[in-house]
Amino acid sequence: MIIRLDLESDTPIYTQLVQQIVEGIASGRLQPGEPLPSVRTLAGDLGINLHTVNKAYQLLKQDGYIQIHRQKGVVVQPQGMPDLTPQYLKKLEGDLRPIIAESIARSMKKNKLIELVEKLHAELSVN
Amino acid sequence: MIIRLDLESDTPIYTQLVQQIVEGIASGRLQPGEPLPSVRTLAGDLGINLHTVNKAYQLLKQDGYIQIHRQKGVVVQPQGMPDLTPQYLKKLEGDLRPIIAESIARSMKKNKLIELVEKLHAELSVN
DNA sequence: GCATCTGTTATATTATAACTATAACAAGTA
DNA sequence: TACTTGTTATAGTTATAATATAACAGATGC
Repeated sequence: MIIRLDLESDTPIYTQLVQQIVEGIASGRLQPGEPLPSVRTLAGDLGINLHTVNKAYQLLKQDGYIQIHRQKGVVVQPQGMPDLTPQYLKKLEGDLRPIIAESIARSMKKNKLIELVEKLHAELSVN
Repeated sequence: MIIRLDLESDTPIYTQLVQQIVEGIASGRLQPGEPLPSVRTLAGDLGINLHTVNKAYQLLKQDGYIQIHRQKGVVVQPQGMPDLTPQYLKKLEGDLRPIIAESIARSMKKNKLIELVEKLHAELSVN
């Protein structure tokens, strides 16, 4: 899987890693049970520190996206992606609220916003 | 206008300020031309430093949401909120992408996501 | 057994961001 | 003149992000 980092971005590297791996899972490019590179390998390939990769993996593990076997390595959660927990839904609302508010303040029509969401959804989904 | 800060949040205070003022504008609770408290007054009311408020105001000014008159004070942009510039649309896409990707990875149905967006849109809009 | 690879832990350092604390300045108003 | 405005400057503290090394424990391959 190809990962591209923007080292100039104000989004932390480990966050970019988490986001792109989640994107990979959403799109199906990362299949359940599929192994991910070791922290050292990925860090080496990306030219970053192993701890930065480890932090991303820990967050992904914490949210149930991956499994980490002590000496086997890292694999995408084989069965059952994380659920729509109440905490997640609350977080989702909190993330969306300021974004939607800004679109309204800029006079963006609701249809236009919905269209954008649907376009991104199609881009990111399987198929 | 009532502003409530979460000092425990990992969202910076100045960002919370920006978001809530934009929400106020979106909802119509803050009307064009309406004056905002001085940096010292707002900082005092919220129990934070004047520079934190100033940073929020500078960001809002930079995006065209408010006007700052050197000695008159701060007012909500009297006419013409900021437009749907290409830069903003690009930023909007970048903000939405990881959020939508996560919802897909968690098997959230597209309809469910759209419904949530519409619900928030209704909550945040005027009327 | 031994080297090698895994994630993990520990420690230290650097750089930057966020926030606060004071102080002072320039310009307009009461 | 006194006061308020945003603005600028300087400094200090705290937390986060990222890096650099090193070492450890457990599993695998030869």
